[in-house]
Amino acid sequence: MATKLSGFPEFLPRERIVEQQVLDHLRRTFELHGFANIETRAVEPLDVLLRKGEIDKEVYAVKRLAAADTEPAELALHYDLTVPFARYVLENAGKLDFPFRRWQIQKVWRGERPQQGRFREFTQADIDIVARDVLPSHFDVEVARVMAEALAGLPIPTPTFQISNRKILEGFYLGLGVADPTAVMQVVDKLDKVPAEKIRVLLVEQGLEERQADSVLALAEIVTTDTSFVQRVEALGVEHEMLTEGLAELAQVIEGASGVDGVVVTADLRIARGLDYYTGTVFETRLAGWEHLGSICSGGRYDELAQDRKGTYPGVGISLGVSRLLVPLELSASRSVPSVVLVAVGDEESRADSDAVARRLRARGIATEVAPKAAKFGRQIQFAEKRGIPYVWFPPSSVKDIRSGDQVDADPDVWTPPTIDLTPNILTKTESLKETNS
RNA sequence: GUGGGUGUAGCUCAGCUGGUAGAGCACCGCCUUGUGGUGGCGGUGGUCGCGGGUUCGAGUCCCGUCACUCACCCCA
Repeated sequence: MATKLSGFPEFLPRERIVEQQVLDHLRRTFELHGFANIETRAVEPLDVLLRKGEIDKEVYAVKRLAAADTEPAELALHYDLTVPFARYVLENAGKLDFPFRRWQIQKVWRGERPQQGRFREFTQADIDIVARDVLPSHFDVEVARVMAEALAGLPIPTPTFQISNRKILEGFYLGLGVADPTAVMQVVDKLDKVPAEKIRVLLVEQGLEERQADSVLALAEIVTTDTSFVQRVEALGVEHEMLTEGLAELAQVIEGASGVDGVVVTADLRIARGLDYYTGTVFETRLAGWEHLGSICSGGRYDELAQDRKGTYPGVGISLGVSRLLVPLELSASRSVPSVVLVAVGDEESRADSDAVARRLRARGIATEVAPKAAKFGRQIQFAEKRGIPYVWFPPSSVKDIRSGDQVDADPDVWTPPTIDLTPNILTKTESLKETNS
Protein backbone atom coordinates (compact mmCIF):
# COMPACT_ATOMS: atom_id res chain seq x y z
CA MET A 1 0.00 0.00 0.00
CA ALA A 2 1.36 3.34 -0.99
CA THR A 3 1.57 5.84 1.83
CA LYS A 4 1.81 9.55 1.42
CA LEU A 5 4.41 11.00 3.73
CA SER A 6 3.59 14.46 4.94
CA GLY A 7 6.30 16.99 4.22
CA PHE A 8 8.06 14.83 1.62
CA PRO A 9 6.50 16.08 -1.60
CA GLU A 10 6.52 13.98 -4.77
CA PHE A 11 5.45 15.34 -8.10
CA LEU A 12 3.41 13.90 -10.93
CA PRO A 13 5.15 14.00 -14.33
CA ARG A 14 3.48 17.27 -15.36
CA GLU A 15 4.59 18.98 -12.15
CA ARG A 16 8.07 17.52 -12.43
CA ILE A 17 8.35 19.01 -15.92
CA VAL A 18 7.65 22.42 -14.38
CA GLU A 19 10.23 21.86 -11.66
CA GLN A 20 12.84 20.78 -14.17
CA GLN A 21 12.25 23.84 -16.33
CA VAL A 22 12.54 26.08 -13.28
CA LEU A 23 15.77 24.38 -12.23
CA ASP A 24 17.13 24.66 -15.78
CA HIS A 25 16.33 28.37 -15.80
CA LEU A 26 18.03 28.93 -12.46
CA ARG A 27 21.11 27.05 -13.55
CA ARG A 28 21.27 28.99 -16.82
CA THR A 29 20.98 32.32 -15.02
CA PHE A 30 23.61 31.46 -12.42
CA GLU A 31 26.03 30.19 -15.04
CA LEU A 32 25.42 33.24 -17.22
CA HIS A 33 26.94 35.17 -14.34
CA GLY A 34 29.89 32.82 -14.10
CA PHE A 35 28.95 30.91 -10.97
CA ALA A 36 30.48 27.43 -10.78
CA ASN A 37 28.54 24.44 -9.49
CA ILE A 38 29.36 22.11 -6.66
CA GLU A 39 27.42 19.41 -4.86
CA THR A 40 28.09 18.62 -1.23
CA ARG A 41 27.27 15.29 0.43
CA ALA A 42 23.86 14.93 2.06
CA VAL A 43 25.30 14.40 5.53
CA GLU A 44 27.52 16.46 7.76
CA PRO A 45 29.00 15.63 11.14
CA LEU A 46 26.35 16.43 13.71
CA ASP A 47 28.56 18.88 15.55
CA VAL A 48 29.21 20.93 12.39
CA LEU A 49 25.47 21.43 11.88
CA LEU A 50 24.69 22.18 15.50
CA ARG A 51 27.65 24.49 16.08
CA LYS A 52 26.98 26.89 13.23
CA GLY A 53 23.24 27.18 13.00
CA GLU A 54 20.60 27.16 15.65
CA ILE A 55 20.83 24.56 18.36
CA ASP A 56 17.07 24.07 18.34
CA LYS A 57 16.92 23.47 14.61
CA GLU A 58 15.15 20.20 13.86
CA VAL A 59 17.84 17.97 12.40
CA TYR A 60 17.56 14.38 11.15
CA ALA A 61 20.33 12.28 12.62
CA VAL A 62 21.67 9.44 10.47
CA LYS A 63 22.87 6.17 11.92
CA ARG A 64 23.63 2.71 10.54
CA LEU A 65 20.87 0.24 11.31
CA ALA A 66 23.51 -2.22 12.45
CA ALA A 67 25.07 0.27 14.86
CA ALA A 68 24.75 -0.51 18.53
CA ASP A 69 21.85 1.20 20.29
CA THR A 70 24.29 2.83 22.63
CA GLU A 71 26.34 4.31 19.80
CA PRO A 72 25.37 7.97 19.38
CA ALA A 73 24.55 9.31 15.90
CA GLU A 74 27.47 11.25 14.50
CA LEU A 75 26.02 12.26 11.14
CA ALA A 76 22.97 14.28 10.23
CA LEU A 77 21.22 15.35 7.02
CA HIS A 78 22.03 18.96 6.16
CA TYR A 79 19.23 21.46 6.82
CA ASP A 80 20.58 24.13 4.46
CA LEU A 81 23.37 24.56 1.93
CA THR A 82 25.22 27.44 3.54
CA VAL A 83 26.70 25.62 6.50
CA PRO A 84 27.93 22.66 4.38
CA PHE A 85 29.34 25.18 1.91
CA ALA A 86 31.32 26.91 4.64
CA ARG A 87 32.72 23.54 5.68
CA TYR A 88 33.56 22.72 2.03
CA VAL A 89 35.39 26.03 1.59
CA LEU A 90 37.56 25.45 4.64
CA GLU A 91 38.29 21.90 3.57
CA ASN A 92 39.27 22.89 0.03
CA ALA A 93 40.64 26.36 0.66
CA GLY A 94 44.00 25.41 -0.85
CA LYS A 95 42.41 24.29 -4.13
CA LEU A 96 39.77 26.95 -4.67
CA ASP A 97 40.31 30.24 -6.46
CA PHE A 98 39.06 33.25 -4.52
CA PRO A 99 36.80 35.05 -4.67
CA PHE A 100 34.89 31.82 -5.23
CA ARG A 101 31.40 32.04 -6.67
CA ARG A 102 29.24 28.96 -6.70
CA TRP A 103 25.66 27.87 -7.28
CA GLN A 104 24.25 24.78 -5.64
CA ILE A 105 20.82 23.19 -5.99
CA GLN A 106 20.10 20.30 -3.64
CA LYS A 107 17.59 18.72 -1.33
CA VAL A 108 17.74 19.71 2.33
CA TRP A 109 15.89 18.23 5.33
CA ARG A 110 14.29 19.74 8.40
CA GLY A 111 12.21 17.99 11.05
CA GLU A 112 9.61 20.74 11.48
CA ARG A 113 5.89 20.00 11.24
CA PRO A 114 4.85 20.42 7.61
CA GLN A 115 2.35 23.03 6.46
CA GLN A 116 1.56 24.87 3.27
CA GLY A 117 4.88 25.83 1.70
CA ARG A 118 6.78 24.16 4.48
CA PHE A 119 8.34 20.75 4.07
CA ARG A 120 10.60 18.22 5.70
CA GLU A 121 12.41 17.49 2.45
CA PHE A 122 12.75 20.33 -0.01
CA THR A 123 14.96 21.80 -2.70
CA GLN A 124 17.02 24.93 -2.21
CA ALA A 125 18.85 26.87 -4.89
CA ASP A 126 21.77 28.82 -3.45
CA ILE A 127 24.33 31.22 -4.78
CA ASP A 128 27.21 32.32 -2.59
CA ILE A 129 30.44 34.21 -2.99
CA VAL A 130 33.33 33.79 -0.56
CA ALA A 131 36.71 35.44 -0.46
CA ARG A 132 39.81 35.14 1.64
CA ASP A 133 40.11 37.70 4.47
CA VAL A 134 38.09 40.47 2.82
CA LEU A 135 34.97 40.40 0.63
CA PRO A 136 34.12 43.85 -0.80
CA SER A 137 30.50 44.90 -0.44
CA HIS A 138 29.89 45.05 -4.20
CA PHE A 139 29.51 41.27 -3.97
CA ASP A 140 26.43 41.80 -1.78
CA VAL A 141 25.02 43.74 -4.70
CA GLU A 142 25.93 40.95 -7.11
CA VAL A 143 24.16 38.09 -5.33
CA ALA A 144 21.04 40.21 -4.93
CA ARG A 145 21.11 41.17 -8.58
CA VAL A 146 21.67 37.64 -9.88
CA MET A 147 18.87 36.21 -7.76
CA ALA A 148 16.56 39.05 -8.80
CA GLU A 149 17.24 38.21 -12.45
CA ALA A 150 16.67 34.52 -11.78
CA LEU A 151 13.30 35.20 -10.12
CA ALA A 152 12.27 37.69 -12.78
CA GLY A 153 12.45 34.93 -15.40
CA LEU A 154 10.09 32.56 -13.57
CA PRO A 155 6.31 32.25 -14.12
CA ILE A 156 5.46 33.45 -10.61
CA PRO A 157 3.73 36.44 -8.98
CA THR A 158 5.87 39.54 -8.52
CA PRO A 159 8.56 39.00 -5.88
CA THR A 160 9.52 41.79 -3.50
CA PHE A 161 13.02 41.77 -2.09
CA GLN A 162 13.17 43.16 1.42
CA ILE A 163 16.74 44.07 2.13
CA SER A 164 18.27 45.34 5.32
CA ASN A 165 21.64 45.42 7.02
CA ARG A 166 22.36 44.21 10.50
CA LYS A 167 24.93 46.94 10.96
CA ILE A 168 22.15 49.51 10.67
CA LEU A 169 20.09 47.85 13.36
CA GLU A 170 22.98 47.08 15.66
CA GLY A 171 24.67 50.46 15.15
CA PHE A 172 21.39 52.26 15.70
CA TYR A 173 20.67 50.34 18.89
CA LEU A 174 24.20 50.93 20.19
CA GLY A 175 23.90 54.61 19.33
CA LEU A 176 20.68 54.65 21.35
CA GLY A 177 22.52 53.15 24.29
CA VAL A 178 20.77 49.76 24.19
CA ALA A 179 22.70 47.14 26.15
CA ASP A 180 21.81 43.98 24.21
CA PRO A 181 21.23 44.75 20.49
CA THR A 182 20.82 41.08 19.52
CA ALA A 183 17.93 40.55 21.94
CA VAL A 184 16.21 43.66 20.58
CA MET A 185 16.68 42.42 17.02
CA GLN A 186 14.96 39.15 17.83
CA VAL A 187 11.96 41.02 19.22
CA VAL A 188 11.80 43.39 16.24
CA ASP A 189 12.01 40.41 13.87
CA LYS A 190 8.48 39.40 14.99
CA LEU A 191 6.97 42.65 13.72
CA ASP A 192 5.11 41.06 10.81
CA LYS A 193 3.16 38.81 13.19
CA VAL A 194 2.91 40.76 16.42
CA PRO A 195 1.35 44.25 16.41
CA ALA A 196 3.68 47.21 17.02
CA GLU A 197 1.98 48.06 20.32
CA LYS A 198 2.82 44.65 21.70
CA ILE A 199 6.38 44.83 20.41
CA ARG A 200 6.72 48.10 22.26
CA VAL A 201 5.66 46.43 25.51
CA LEU A 202 8.13 43.60 24.91
CA LEU A 203 10.93 46.08 24.30
CA VAL A 204 10.19 47.92 27.51
CA GLU A 205 10.21 44.56 29.30
CA GLN A 206 13.69 44.08 27.84
CA GLY A 207 14.76 47.11 29.87
CA LEU A 208 14.48 49.78 27.19
CA GLU A 209 13.26 53.24 28.10
CA GLU A 210 10.03 54.36 26.42
CA ARG A 211 12.01 56.82 24.33
CA GLN A 212 14.37 54.07 23.13
CA ALA A 213 11.52 51.72 22.31
CA ASP A 214 9.86 54.44 20.24
CA SER A 215 13.06 55.01 18.29
CA VAL A 216 13.51 51.28 17.70
CA LEU A 217 9.98 51.09 16.29
CA ALA A 218 10.43 54.25 14.24
CA LEU A 219 13.48 52.68 12.60
CA ALA A 220 11.60 49.48 11.87
CA GLU A 221 8.83 51.39 10.12
CA ILE A 222 11.16 52.62 7.40
CA VAL A 223 10.50 50.95 4.04
CA THR A 224 11.62 52.60 0.80
CA THR A 225 12.11 51.53 -2.80
CA ASP A 226 15.10 53.84 -3.22
CA THR A 227 17.96 55.17 -1.10
CA SER A 228 15.78 57.76 0.64
CA PHE A 229 15.81 55.50 3.70
CA VAL A 230 19.22 57.00 4.49
CA GLN A 231 17.77 60.46 5.12
CA ARG A 232 14.87 59.00 7.08
CA VAL A 233 17.23 57.13 9.38
CA GLU A 234 19.46 60.15 9.80
CA ALA A 235 16.38 62.21 10.71
CA LEU A 236 15.94 60.02 13.78
CA GLY A 237 19.09 61.64 15.14
CA VAL A 238 21.02 58.58 16.26
CA GLU A 239 24.73 58.37 15.54
CA HIS A 240 27.13 55.47 15.51
CA GLU A 241 30.04 54.43 13.31
CA MET A 242 28.50 51.04 12.57
CA LEU A 243 25.21 52.66 11.62
CA THR A 244 26.91 54.92 9.08
CA GLU A 245 28.73 51.94 7.57
CA GLY A 246 25.52 49.91 7.33
CA LEU A 247 23.62 52.74 5.66
CA ALA A 248 26.30 53.11 3.00
CA GLU A 249 26.33 49.36 2.31
CA LEU A 250 22.57 49.08 2.09
CA ALA A 251 22.33 52.11 -0.19
CA GLN A 252 24.81 50.43 -2.50
CA VAL A 253 22.83 47.17 -2.56
CA ILE A 254 19.48 48.89 -3.13
CA GLU A 255 20.87 50.96 -5.96
CA GLY A 256 22.61 48.02 -7.59
CA ALA A 257 19.77 45.51 -7.31
CA SER A 258 16.99 47.82 -8.50
CA GLY A 259 15.98 48.07 -12.11
CA VAL A 260 15.35 44.39 -12.79
CA ASP A 261 11.98 44.17 -14.56
CA GLY A 262 9.36 42.18 -12.69
CA VAL A 263 11.05 42.41 -9.31
CA VAL A 264 10.45 45.01 -6.59
CA VAL A 265 13.43 45.88 -4.42
CA THR A 266 12.91 47.59 -1.08
CA ALA A 267 15.07 48.70 1.79
CA ASP A 268 13.03 47.31 4.69
CA LEU A 269 14.47 47.99 8.11
CA ARG A 270 12.14 45.52 9.82
CA ILE A 271 14.11 42.64 8.41
CA ALA A 272 16.56 41.26 10.96
CA ARG A 273 16.60 37.45 10.37
CA GLY A 274 16.77 34.90 13.10
CA LEU A 275 20.04 33.22 12.19
CA ASP A 276 22.90 34.54 14.24
CA TYR A 277 25.69 34.14 11.67
CA TYR A 278 24.64 37.10 9.54
CA THR A 279 26.83 40.17 10.02
CA GLY A 280 25.71 42.72 7.42
CA THR A 281 23.31 42.64 4.49
CA VAL A 282 20.22 40.47 5.03
CA PHE A 283 17.64 39.47 2.43
CA GLU A 284 14.07 38.24 2.51
CA THR A 285 11.66 37.90 -0.40
CA ARG A 286 7.90 37.75 -0.51
CA LEU A 287 5.54 36.92 -3.37
CA ALA A 288 2.64 39.25 -4.16
CA GLY A 289 -0.56 37.54 -3.03
CA TRP A 290 1.36 34.76 -1.26
CA GLU A 291 2.70 36.71 1.70
CA HIS A 292 1.43 34.03 4.09
CA LEU A 293 4.08 31.65 2.75
CA GLY A 294 6.73 33.80 4.38
CA SER A 295 10.03 34.41 2.70
CA ILE A 296 10.71 32.32 -0.38
CA CYS A 297 14.27 33.49 -0.82
CA SER A 298 16.56 34.60 1.99
CA GLY A 299 20.17 35.09 2.86
CA GLY A 300 22.80 37.60 3.72
CA ARG A 301 26.37 38.43 4.53
CA TYR A 302 28.27 36.15 6.92
CA ASP A 303 31.76 37.42 7.67
CA GLU A 304 32.75 34.79 10.19
CA LEU A 305 30.92 31.58 9.29
CA ALA A 306 33.98 30.01 7.66
CA GLN A 307 37.11 30.42 9.65
CA ASP A 308 39.91 28.27 10.90
CA ARG A 309 43.37 28.84 12.37
CA LYS A 310 44.74 29.89 9.01
CA GLY A 311 42.22 32.56 8.21
CA THR A 312 38.69 33.65 7.65
CA TYR A 313 36.55 33.44 4.55
CA PRO A 314 33.80 36.05 4.57
CA GLY A 315 30.82 35.24 2.37
CA VAL A 316 27.52 36.49 1.10
CA GLY A 317 24.76 34.32 -0.29
CA ILE A 318 21.11 33.94 -0.99
CA SER A 319 18.95 30.86 -0.99
CA LEU A 320 15.76 30.22 -2.94
CA GLY A 321 13.20 27.77 -1.57
CA VAL A 322 12.28 26.08 -4.85
CA SER A 323 9.74 23.74 -3.25
CA ARG A 324 8.11 26.53 -1.25
CA LEU A 325 7.72 28.41 -4.49
CA LEU A 326 6.43 25.62 -6.70
CA VAL A 327 4.17 23.44 -4.60
CA PRO A 328 1.66 26.11 -3.45
CA LEU A 329 1.49 27.81 -6.85
CA GLU A 330 0.26 24.56 -8.42
CA LEU A 331 1.86 25.26 -11.76
CA SER A 332 1.33 22.64 -14.41
CA ALA A 333 2.70 21.87 -17.84
CA SER A 334 1.00 21.70 -21.21
CA ARG A 335 1.88 18.01 -21.39
CA SER A 336 2.90 15.16 -19.15
CA VAL A 337 5.57 13.79 -21.49
CA PRO A 338 8.36 15.44 -23.47
CA SER A 339 6.97 14.18 -26.79
CA VAL A 340 6.10 16.74 -29.44
CA VAL A 341 4.85 14.10 -31.86
CA LEU A 342 3.01 10.81 -31.57
CA VAL A 343 3.48 8.66 -34.65
CA ALA A 344 0.33 6.65 -35.26
CA VAL A 345 0.52 2.95 -36.13
CA GLY A 346 -1.81 1.70 -38.91
CA ASP A 347 -1.42 -1.96 -38.10
CA GLU A 348 1.23 -4.01 -36.36
CA GLU A 349 2.70 -5.13 -39.70
CA SER A 350 3.59 -1.53 -40.56
CA ARG A 351 4.96 -0.57 -37.14
CA ALA A 352 8.46 -0.44 -38.68
CA ASP A 353 7.30 2.39 -40.97
CA SER A 354 6.12 4.37 -37.96
CA ASP A 355 9.41 3.71 -36.16
CA ALA A 356 11.26 5.01 -39.24
CA VAL A 357 9.30 8.27 -39.19
CA ALA A 358 10.04 8.66 -35.49
CA ARG A 359 13.76 8.11 -36.07
CA ARG A 360 13.90 10.79 -38.72
CA LEU A 361 12.12 13.32 -36.50
CA ARG A 362 14.34 12.51 -33.53
CA ALA A 363 17.43 12.92 -35.69
CA ARG A 364 16.49 16.60 -35.88
CA GLY A 365 15.88 16.96 -32.15
CA ILE A 366 12.11 16.58 -32.17
CA ALA A 367 10.98 14.46 -29.22
CA THR A 368 8.84 11.69 -30.67
CA GLU A 369 7.10 8.55 -29.51
CA VAL A 370 5.28 5.83 -31.41
CA ALA A 371 1.74 4.76 -30.52
CA PRO A 372 1.73 1.73 -28.19
CA LYS A 373 -0.85 -0.19 -30.22
CA ALA A 374 -2.51 -0.08 -33.58
CA ALA A 375 -5.84 1.05 -32.20
CA LYS A 376 -8.40 2.99 -34.20
CA PHE A 377 -6.99 6.37 -35.20
CA GLY A 378 -9.54 8.12 -33.05
CA ARG A 379 -8.14 6.25 -30.06
CA GLN A 380 -4.58 7.12 -31.00
CA ILE A 381 -5.48 10.80 -31.23
CA GLN A 382 -7.11 10.56 -27.81
CA PHE A 383 -3.95 8.91 -26.49
CA ALA A 384 -1.97 11.95 -27.62
CA GLU A 385 -4.55 14.44 -26.41
CA LYS A 386 -4.65 12.97 -22.93
CA ARG A 387 -0.90 13.45 -22.58
CA GLY A 388 -0.93 16.89 -24.19
CA ILE A 389 1.16 15.77 -27.18
CA PRO A 390 0.34 18.45 -29.77
CA TYR A 391 0.97 16.55 -33.03
CA VAL A 392 -0.05 13.16 -34.42
CA TRP A 393 1.83 11.87 -37.46
CA PHE A 394 0.05 9.53 -39.84
CA PRO A 395 2.66 7.60 -41.84
CA PRO A 396 4.00 8.07 -44.27
CA SER A 397 3.62 11.81 -44.71
CA SER A 398 0.78 13.55 -42.96
CA VAL A 399 0.88 15.46 -39.67
CA LYS A 400 -2.04 16.83 -37.68
CA ASP A 401 -2.05 19.56 -35.05
CA ILE A 402 -4.70 18.01 -32.83
CA ARG A 403 -5.40 21.31 -31.05
CA SER A 404 -6.55 23.08 -34.22
CA GLY A 405 -7.42 20.01 -36.25
CA ASP A 406 -5.24 21.24 -39.12
CA GLN A 407 -3.62 18.43 -41.04
CA VAL A 408 -0.93 18.89 -43.68
CA ASP A 409 1.32 16.76 -45.85
CA ALA A 410 4.87 16.78 -44.53
CA ASP A 411 8.30 15.22 -44.94
CA PRO A 412 9.77 13.77 -41.70
CA ASP A 413 13.19 15.04 -42.81
CA VAL A 414 11.98 18.63 -43.15
CA TRP A 415 8.88 19.32 -41.05
CA THR A 416 9.54 21.34 -37.91
CA PRO A 417 7.02 22.37 -35.26
CA PRO A 418 6.91 25.97 -34.04
CA THR A 419 9.62 26.60 -31.42
CA ILE A 420 7.02 27.08 -28.71
CA ASP A 421 5.91 23.45 -29.11
CA LEU A 422 9.38 21.94 -28.88
CA THR A 423 9.26 21.71 -25.10
CA PRO A 424 6.27 21.60 -22.73
CA ASN A 425 4.95 25.00 -21.68
CA ILE A 426 4.31 26.03 -18.11
CA LEU A 427 0.70 26.84 -17.24
CA THR A 428 -0.53 28.65 -14.16
CA LYS A 429 -3.39 27.06 -12.22
CA THR A 430 -6.05 29.18 -13.95
CA GLU A 431 -4.57 28.48 -17.37
CA SER A 432 -4.67 24.73 -16.82
CA LEU A 433 -8.29 24.94 -15.63
CA LYS A 434 -9.14 26.81 -18.81
CA GLU A 435 -7.45 24.08 -20.86
CA THR A 436 -9.44 21.26 -19.32
CA ASN A 437 -12.72 23.16 -19.71
CA SER A 438 -12.28 23.95 -23.37
C1' G B 1 6.58 19.64 20.60
C1' U B 2 1.20 21.96 21.77
C1' G B 3 -3.93 22.54 20.17
C1' G B 4 -8.24 22.02 16.50
C1' G B 5 -10.34 19.41 12.10
C1' U B 6 -10.72 15.17 8.79
C1' G B 7 -10.18 9.71 7.31
C1' U B 8 -16.03 5.75 2.78
C1' A B 9 -14.18 3.70 -5.09
C1' G B 10 -8.49 6.47 -8.87
C1' C B 11 -10.76 11.86 -7.69
C1' U B 12 -14.81 14.95 -5.20
C1' C B 13 -18.14 13.49 -1.73
C1' A B 14 -23.32 11.46 0.22
C1' G B 15 -24.74 7.70 3.63
C1' C B 16 -30.66 10.37 9.10
C1' U B 17 -32.05 8.26 15.95
C1' G B 18 -27.30 1.36 14.23
C1' G B 19 -30.54 -2.77 9.72
C1' U B 20 -27.84 -5.78 2.39
C1' A B 21 -22.00 -0.07 0.23
C1' G B 22 -24.01 4.76 -2.93
C1' A B 23 -23.66 9.17 -6.62
C1' G B 24 -21.00 12.31 -9.99
C1' C B 25 -16.45 12.49 -12.51
C1' A B 26 -12.53 9.22 -14.37
C1' C B 27 -11.51 4.35 -16.61
C1' C B 28 -12.95 -0.06 -19.98
C1' G B 29 -16.49 -2.06 -23.69
C1' C B 30 -20.58 -1.61 -27.19
C1' C B 31 -24.05 1.37 -30.32
C1' U B 32 -19.99 3.45 -34.36
C1' U B 33 -14.34 -1.69 -38.83
C1' G B 34 -9.84 3.32 -38.91
C1' U B 35 -9.16 10.95 -37.53
C1' G B 36 -10.88 13.22 -31.72
C1' G B 37 -17.34 15.44 -30.28
C1' U B 38 -22.18 14.61 -28.04
C1' G B 39 -25.72 11.12 -26.51
C1' G B 40 -27.37 6.17 -25.06
C1' C B 41 -26.51 1.26 -22.99
C1' G B 42 -23.38 -1.98 -20.24
C1' G B 43 -19.01 -2.95 -17.15
C1' U B 44 -14.44 -2.80 -13.81
C1' G B 45 -13.37 -0.85 -9.24
C1' G B 46 -14.38 -0.68 -1.69
C1' U B 47 -10.66 -5.30 4.52
C1' C B 48 -15.79 2.33 5.03
C1' G B 49 -7.50 4.30 7.87
C1' C B 50 -6.13 0.32 11.60
C1' G B 51 -7.12 -2.40 16.36
C1' G B 52 -10.41 -3.39 20.20
C1' G B 53 -15.32 -2.78 22.67
C1' U B 54 -20.93 -2.40 23.01
C1' U B 55 -24.90 -4.96 20.08
C1' C B 56 -28.86 -10.16 17.28
C1' G B 57 -26.50 -6.59 13.88
C1' A B 58 -21.44 -1.11 13.49
C1' G B 59 -19.48 3.07 7.81
C1' U B 60 -22.79 4.94 11.86
C1' C B 61 -22.02 4.46 19.07
C1' C B 62 -17.52 4.02 22.71
C1' C B 63 -12.06 3.49 23.61
C1' G B 64 -7.28 3.36 21.61
C1' U B 65 -4.01 4.08 17.64
C1' C B 66 -2.08 5.76 12.96
C1' A B 67 -2.23 9.02 8.94
C1' C B 68 -3.47 13.48 6.67
C1' U B 69 -4.59 18.62 7.41
C1' C B 70 -4.84 23.61 9.73
C1' A B 71 -2.93 26.95 13.56
C1' C B 72 1.12 27.98 17.14
C1' C B 73 6.56 27.56 17.14
C1' C B 74 10.25 28.08 13.48
C1' C B 75 11.74 28.87 8.81
C1' A B 76 13.17 28.26 2.31
